[in-house]
Amino acid sequence: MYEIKVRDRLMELAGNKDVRLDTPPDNIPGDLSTNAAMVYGLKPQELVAEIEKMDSIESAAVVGPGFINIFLTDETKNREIGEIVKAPGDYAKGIAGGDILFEMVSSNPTGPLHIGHGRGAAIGDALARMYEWLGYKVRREYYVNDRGRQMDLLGESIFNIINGKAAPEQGYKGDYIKDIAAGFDPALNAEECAHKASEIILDTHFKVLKEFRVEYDSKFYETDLIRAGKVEETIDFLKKKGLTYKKDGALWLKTTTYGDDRDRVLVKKNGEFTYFASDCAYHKDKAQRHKEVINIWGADHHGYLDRLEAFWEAAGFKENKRLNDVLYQLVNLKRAGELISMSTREGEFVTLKEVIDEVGTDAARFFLLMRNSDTPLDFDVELAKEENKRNPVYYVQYSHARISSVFKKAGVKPGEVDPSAARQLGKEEDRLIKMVAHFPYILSKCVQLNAPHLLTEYLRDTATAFHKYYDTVKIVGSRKERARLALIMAVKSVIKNGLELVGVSAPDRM
RNA sequence: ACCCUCGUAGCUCAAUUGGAUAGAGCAACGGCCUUCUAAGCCGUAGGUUGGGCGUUCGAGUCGCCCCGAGGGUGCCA
Repeated sequence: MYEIKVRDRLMELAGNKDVRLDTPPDNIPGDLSTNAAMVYGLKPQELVAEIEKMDSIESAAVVGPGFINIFLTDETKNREIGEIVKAPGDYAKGIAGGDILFEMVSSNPTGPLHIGHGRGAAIGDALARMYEWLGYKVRREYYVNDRGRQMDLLGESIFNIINGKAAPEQGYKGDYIKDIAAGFDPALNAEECAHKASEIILDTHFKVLKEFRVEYDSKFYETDLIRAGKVEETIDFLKKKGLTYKKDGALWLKTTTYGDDRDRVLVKKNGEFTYFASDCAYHKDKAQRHKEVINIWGADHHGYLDRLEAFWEAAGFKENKRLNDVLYQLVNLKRAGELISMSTREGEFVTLKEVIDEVGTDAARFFLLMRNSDTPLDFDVELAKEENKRNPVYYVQYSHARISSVFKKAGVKPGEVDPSAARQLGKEEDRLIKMVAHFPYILSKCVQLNAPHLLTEYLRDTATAFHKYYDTVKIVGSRKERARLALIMAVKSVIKNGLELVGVSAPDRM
């Protein structure tokens, strides 16, 4: 993990500030580069002298307006490959640590999950996997809003069906509602209908999510929070801090003091808690259980974040706890060149289940992670099903299968590769070696920016680097066969690890 | 009306968060299989980064003003 070591040393030299380690452009020689001297006003020559003291480094030089380009020794690069081969499943594991609660999806138990929820699940779960890999303790939690107006409507909708009445004005009318109602005892009242139906819908959500390879550690019910008196407790807590006031018969929280554009109601004038009130209680509970909280939200919730973050600060959690809200833009489904919008307003959904059934979990997860979360995503269903290089999932998986195939041809089991053979690697391998060795840095960037798409991007680039190498160099039967097998073993494991982190399988044959 | 997120090649997107000559894939055109999987590789072409002004050694990235797209502005969740 020479990149991480060099970066950490640079951070020390810069006075424990965040330092970026770059790869120089193709036309400029060097293995690594940094702009640390320019950014922090350090003397480049002094920095160069310090860098050159490191064992792993051959030389360093100041270039252009003050970039420092770094050359690694061949031994450093080759040793990295040898180390990966020694323990392929451990590469970059445990290099950080912490304790994080992830909340993701948390869709109301009133209707099916659609493809947008899939994006949230894919982002949250991939990040959770990465944090775990790096050594964090992670909990995945689903918050269940089993109370309030939407639940009432669900209950009424079902109650009306089993009693032969028309659905309420704003009620739920989908076929799934009729299917659920069909099994219900007509003696149930609306509240019982809501409860039973929501449990059925929630079970279905977890079944679909499991098929999507997202497994939760816990469910957290809003009604439990209320029953345990946590909402009152939180409101009292805020009252005592002098952060609330009465107006128009309701109780308000002064969120504007902390950056919100208007104050928010905690208790309605009819005495009921708002959704926001229980969410405050929920987040207080989260803060008590974990050091760090990451929430994954659809873009349609972004107007809500200011008030939640205002609460977080008002309650005093901001000082020693971290709240991170990751927002993702909506998903459009593309079929035969036509875009189908998934916005809630259109009311026209394609369910997550349908997409999984059509393209498979591998393609669905990879596609939903290919884009930066703050740009809308066009999900091309037909492309996801194609079996050629146009389809990025196949392209990456194919590189893994191809490597397995080379091992078969060589008559060597991947586990039997000699790590020390990597010492023979040379110039032809340089690019691919550096690509492989970039994996820990990419992971650390993904979690630093909560941006899992950097990993799918990296996997595509690594696959490309391998395919190019494969095409120019003969492995089996060459003089450097043993060394090259070590290298492609390292490539194989990085691709496998990376795919595992995004939740996609790495087949040995295709 | 206000707030948020965006606008990069014909299309879908990157660009290591202010760095070096803005990169990939698809689509178009031309090449490469008696050789480890051609589900692959190589080459050609394609750009005033929506427009303008600014900030500085340096701007796709930061600030302000326009234009355009999407989302949000409940005592709903």
